[in-house]
Amino acid sequence: MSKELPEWEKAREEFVVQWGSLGTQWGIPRTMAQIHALLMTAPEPMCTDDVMERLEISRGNAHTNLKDLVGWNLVRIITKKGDRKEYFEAEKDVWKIFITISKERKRREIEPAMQLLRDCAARTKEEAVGPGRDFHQQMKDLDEFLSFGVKVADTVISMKHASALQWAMRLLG
Amino acid sequence: MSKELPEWEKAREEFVVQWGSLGTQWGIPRTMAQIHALLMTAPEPMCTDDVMERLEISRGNAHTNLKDLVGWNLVRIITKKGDRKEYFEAEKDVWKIFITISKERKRREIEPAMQLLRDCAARTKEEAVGPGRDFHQQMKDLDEFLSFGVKVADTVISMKHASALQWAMRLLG
DNA sequence: TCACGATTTCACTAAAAACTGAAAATACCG
DNA sequence: CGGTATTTTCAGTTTTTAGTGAAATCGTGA
Repeated sequence: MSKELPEWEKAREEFVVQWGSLGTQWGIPRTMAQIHALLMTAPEPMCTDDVMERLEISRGNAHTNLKDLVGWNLVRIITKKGDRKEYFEAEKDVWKIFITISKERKRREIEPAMQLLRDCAARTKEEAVGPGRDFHQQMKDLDEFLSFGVKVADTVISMKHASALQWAMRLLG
Repeated sequence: MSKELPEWEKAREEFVVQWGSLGTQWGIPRTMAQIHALLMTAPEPMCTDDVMERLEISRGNAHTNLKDLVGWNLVRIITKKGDRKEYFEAEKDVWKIFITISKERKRREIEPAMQLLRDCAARTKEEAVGPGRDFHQQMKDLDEFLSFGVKVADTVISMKHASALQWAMRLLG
């Protein structure tokens, strides 16, 4: 006895599976990407058991990845009164998702890199000639570029969707 | 008998190692990130054996990752006359590195995702009500956002560094 | 406080990814 | 051609990461 899914649920199934394998290509755990896809397209918040059943994964796996998504601020926990289970709901607004991911990546990926570049630049600031000087300069160039990129990103992040759109249209126009 | 490295080479060593482990955090193979760091800070082009020796890795590993970097257009092959070895040289200009990575990521990561979103949107375009309609709309929203992002990226990618800077300054100012 | 549903942890296993080393293929030179 | 330096491939191994499932912990209401 297999449940007959409506057409849109079949498309959703496809979306979840493929989003999962796309995820692995950019270094995101398959399950995490799948859960995110599932929740982004969920009409209602889902609980751990819903996710386990739908993706046929263990409780531990579902739990860990749900909590990781909460840690990325891409998913929030909902509690219903009279029910002590936790339900999970993904942010669906595309602009907000973009802002959130940008912030997190900045914090987790860019900032540590900048720290390293600064350390390496500082250690070689006395180098006045030849390869030593070039190395120092390279570290500074990379750092400056990232700093600048972060400033731009911070500006965009602080914008409302509409202002960002308007600004981008000007660039394109 | 261990070779005494100049101070800047010690900093470089640190850079290579740490860039490698940063790399793994954003889904880039450690060795690939290390080789890239090594070449970005190399005074002269290096051959496969140079890289093997410096990073203490096997020939196969060095070879594969060097060629992958060439495939990303982050590294190019240099041949010296009277020497049949291949030498490798990384792009050092930060703006060019940025452009290259943006292009490649667009091609490898964004475009496949957009394809999926379009398929899923197309399969559900008849859905007129309720969750089916919401799903369709979500796919369209994601697709539109990415399309727009790609347009912006294409514009930036086509700019010279100086114009991009000027444009960004206006945003910040 | 006890019982129970829910969450969290974690030792273990499974799967995937990265790396090795040597053999095979290729390119160049006389 | 034949010899040699170099590049490429790939089966096998190691390392890393992801996932399981059951036990431990937590939290709430009776």
